[in-house]
Amino acid sequence: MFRIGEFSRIAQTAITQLRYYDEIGLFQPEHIDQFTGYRYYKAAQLPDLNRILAMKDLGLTLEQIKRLVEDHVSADELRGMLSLKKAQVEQELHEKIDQVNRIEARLRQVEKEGEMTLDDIVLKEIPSQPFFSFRETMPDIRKSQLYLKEMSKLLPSRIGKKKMSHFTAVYHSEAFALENVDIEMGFLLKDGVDDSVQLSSGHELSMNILPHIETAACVVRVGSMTDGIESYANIGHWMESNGYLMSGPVREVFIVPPNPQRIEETVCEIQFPVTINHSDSLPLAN
Amino acid sequence: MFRIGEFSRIAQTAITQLRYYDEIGLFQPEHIDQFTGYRYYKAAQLPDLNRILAMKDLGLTLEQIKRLVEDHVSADELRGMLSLKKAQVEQELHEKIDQVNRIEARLRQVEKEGEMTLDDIVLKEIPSQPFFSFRETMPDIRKSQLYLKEMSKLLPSRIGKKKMSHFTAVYHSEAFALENVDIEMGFLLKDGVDDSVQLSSGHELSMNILPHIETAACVVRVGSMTDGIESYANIGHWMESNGYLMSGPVREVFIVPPNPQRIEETVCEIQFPVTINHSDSLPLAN
DNA sequence: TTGCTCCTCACGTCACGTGAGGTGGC
DNA sequence: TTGCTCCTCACGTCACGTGAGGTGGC
Repeated sequence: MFRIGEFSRIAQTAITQLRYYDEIGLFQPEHIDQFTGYRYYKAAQLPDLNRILAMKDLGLTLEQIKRLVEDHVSADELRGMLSLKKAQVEQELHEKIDQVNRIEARLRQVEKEGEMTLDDIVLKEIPSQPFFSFRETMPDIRKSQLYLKEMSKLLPSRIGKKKMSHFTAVYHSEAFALENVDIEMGFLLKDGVDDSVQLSSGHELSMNILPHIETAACVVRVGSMTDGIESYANIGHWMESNGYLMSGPVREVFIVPPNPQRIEETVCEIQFPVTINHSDSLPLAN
Repeated sequence: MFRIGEFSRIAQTAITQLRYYDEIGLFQPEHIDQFTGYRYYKAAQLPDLNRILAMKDLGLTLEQIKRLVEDHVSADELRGMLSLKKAQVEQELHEKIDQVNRIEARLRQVEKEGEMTLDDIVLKEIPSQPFFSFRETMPDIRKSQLYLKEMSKLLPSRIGKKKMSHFTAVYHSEAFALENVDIEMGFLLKDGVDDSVQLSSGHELSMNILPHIETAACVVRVGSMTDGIESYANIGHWMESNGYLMSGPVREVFIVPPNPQRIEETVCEIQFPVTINHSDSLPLAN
C-alpha cells in the first residue's frame, strides 16, 4: 500500500488529480484511514488508473469515463461514443486549420501595412428575413438616394413603422460596378406583410423572403459609401487568403441609412455570402 | 442609439456577451442611463466590436485583445503575439491529429475484440534516475530470480533501505527473447551512492544514471510475467497503429517485485521509449 | 523534536449561460 | 394596464491548481 504521494510518483499523476478522482468517485483508494483521512492505494490499482488516463487521452470527459469504468456501457455504445468523439475532434481539427490560415492572413497584412488600418472581417450566420423591395437594373447607382427618400416617406404609414427594420440593397450583378447594376432595394421587415406599394417612378414594392445565409463575411463601414470599393477589395483579398468562395449576391444593410445632411453618420454592413474551400491551403505540407 | 437587445441582434452577439465585455471593460456602451442602468450603444461602435470578434476568432484571449484595443501594443508586438499564437494552434493541430489516430486505433480494437480486454497504454515522461545495477548477457532469464533474491538481502544494509526505490530491468537486446538477453538489472535509487557491491556470482553492482525518456509508452501488468509477451505484442501493435517508433531500450520497473510465494501480487510497469512519426498517418486525405 | 507528508476547506480559472427576483418603457 | 425588455446579483461550467491553516508519522 502506498500513500498518495508515492502513488502519484509511480503513476505520474498529480496528487490533486488523484484527490479529485476520489472526490467525484471515479477512482478511489483501496483504503482510507478512518482517523487521519489518509488515502492508501495499492499497486494493483494501477491498471484501473491507466484505463482512465487512456480514455482521457482520447478526449472523453471524466463523466463519460465514469460510466465506462462502472460498466454501464456495452461494446456498441462504446463504439458510438468513440465514433462521435472522432467526428468532434475532426471538426475541431478543421477549425484549427482555418484558424491557422486566418492568423497567417493577418500576419501578412500586418507585415504589409505595419499597422491595423484594415476593416475587420467577421463571419456570421444571417437568418432568412422578409424583404419589402423592388428590383431594377439601374443606369446610375446614385439614383438610389431618391428611392430611399421616397420609401422612407411612404412606407411607415403604409406598412407600419414597427414592422420596418433596416434599409437594404442586394446586388444581383456579379461584379461591383457603378453603372447598370442589377439591384434590389427596400426594407427588411420584422413581420411579413401582404400589401404592395407603388413609387412615383412606377416601381412596385412587394414582399419576398431573403434567404438564410449559412456563412457571410461581414464588414461594417462608417461614413460615406462612395469609397466603399476599398472594403470590397479587402473582403476579396481576405477571401482569397483564407480559401473562401462567393456563394450568392452581396447585401448592403444600412444600420444608419445615408442622410445627405449627415453623411458621416452612415453605418452600413456589407455581407458577402461565402463557402469554405478546405481542400487547398492546408498548412500541413511541412 | 440602440438598447442592448437590438444591438445584439445587429451584431449577432449574445446579450450576456455584451454585458460581460462591458463588465471587464473591453467594450462598453456609448452611454449608460444613470437611473435605469440601461446600456445604449450606437451603430458607429460596430467596427470596434468587429475588431474584437475578429481577434477572438484568431484565438487571442479577451485579456490580450483588451491590451490590443487599448493600444498598448506596437506592430512588432502584435506580430509576436500572432506568431506565438500560430505556433500554439499548430501544436494543438498536431495533438488533434494524434488524438484522432488514437481514437481510430481504439475503434479498430473494439471492432476486433468486442470488449476492452487489452492493456491500457499510457504515454508518460520518465525522469532520469540513478540506477544501482549490473549488466550481463543472460543465457536464461529465469536466473534473474536468484539475483533479485540476493540483492534484496544485501542492498538494504549496504546502501540504505531509504535510498532504494524499485527493482528494475533494462533490456539492451533489440528483441524480446528468453535466451541470451543483454540485460541490466538492479534497483532505482532516490539518491546517488558512491559505493559498489559484489554478488556471490561475482557480478559487481555500481551506480549509473538511467537517462530521461521524453515519451514512454507504458503498460502495467499484474501477476506473473511469464506471459508478458502479450503486453509486448499489444504495445507493438499500438505503436504501429499510432505511428510511433522505438527509441531506446525497454525497461521493466517492478512496483511489486516477483515473490515466488505470492506471484499473483507482482506488479510491473513496462516502459517503451518512443518517438512520434507524424509524417505518415495524417487523417486529412479525405 | 523536526521536517516532511497528508488532510480539508475555500477560492480561482475562462468566457460566458442560466435562472431568480425586480424594474423600465411604450 | 399588459407584455416585453432590461437590470443586477448569484451560481454553474470542467478538471483541476493554489494557498491557508492544521494534523500525522517516523
